[in-house]
Amino acid sequence: MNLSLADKISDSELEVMKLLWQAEDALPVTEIREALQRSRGWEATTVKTLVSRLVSKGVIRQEKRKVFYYSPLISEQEYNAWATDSLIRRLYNGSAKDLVAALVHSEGLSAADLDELRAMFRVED
Amino acid sequence: MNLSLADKISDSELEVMKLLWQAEDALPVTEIREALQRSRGWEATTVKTLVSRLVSKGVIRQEKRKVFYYSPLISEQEYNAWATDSLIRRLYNGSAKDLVAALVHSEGLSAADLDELRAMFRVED
DNA sequence: TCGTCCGGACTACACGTGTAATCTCTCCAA
DNA sequence: TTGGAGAGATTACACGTGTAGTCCGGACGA
Repeated sequence: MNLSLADKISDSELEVMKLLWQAEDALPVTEIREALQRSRGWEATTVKTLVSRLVSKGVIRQEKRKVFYYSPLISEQEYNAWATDSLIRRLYNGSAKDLVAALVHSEGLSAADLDELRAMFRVED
Repeated sequence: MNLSLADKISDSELEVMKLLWQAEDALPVTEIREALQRSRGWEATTVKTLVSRLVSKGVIRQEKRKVFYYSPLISEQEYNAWATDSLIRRLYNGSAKDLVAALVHSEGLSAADLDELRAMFRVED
């Protein structure tokens, strides 16, 4: 929804977002850096660059305490919905149904998944 | 599946692919150019660049007649499946079910869509 | 035959992205 | 008090992408 979403989040930047989304509170860059250094092997400055770019894009907020703390301005659900919709427009002519149909006809879904989805469809109206 | 898919197809390149996918036969660059000039306002050389890049990426084939003719080396279904799977890995932790669940809980699907999907689920196994 | 137009190859150039180094300033510990 | 460590800003640099211009050689019409 947010217009700021026009500024896409890149793959590397998304790693930062995921961290912030799963944190309940704002995080100092130190924590972001440590996590991504462990999980991705990124240098401190690399992480700083990603964080700065996210701030420029307006998708995270910088809060001054002793040191800067960062928190998301868009939720994971919002972003996922937007990105999924982009894919649907790009590849499936805007038809979400076509996407689901393609999934059902591929190996993407296990029998258990199908069961759960059937249950979901029964519940939703 | 194809390893060549590691080379992603960009947005502009996808326009070319869509043309080739819907053509039954190989197309000369002239036709590709005319279509995209109309639909997108692209210059002839822009179209040529896109076509060349797709050839380098190994996703379309160049066939020499009087003039070069181009045809896809991967199908739309293959590409869509790959791209969709990438999204699922990137955003939904690899769970196609989660994607469908997100769609069902959003406004992405109309009541009619839901009906059709229910029918699909009943038929599939 | 000669100029023109077109196909094809090569070149261009700015912007985003992945990945980082360096510089500067401040604060803390010795 | 002074030197080092870490935070933040600035700069770097190669590669992909969007979008195109230029150059060359051959075919075709006047």
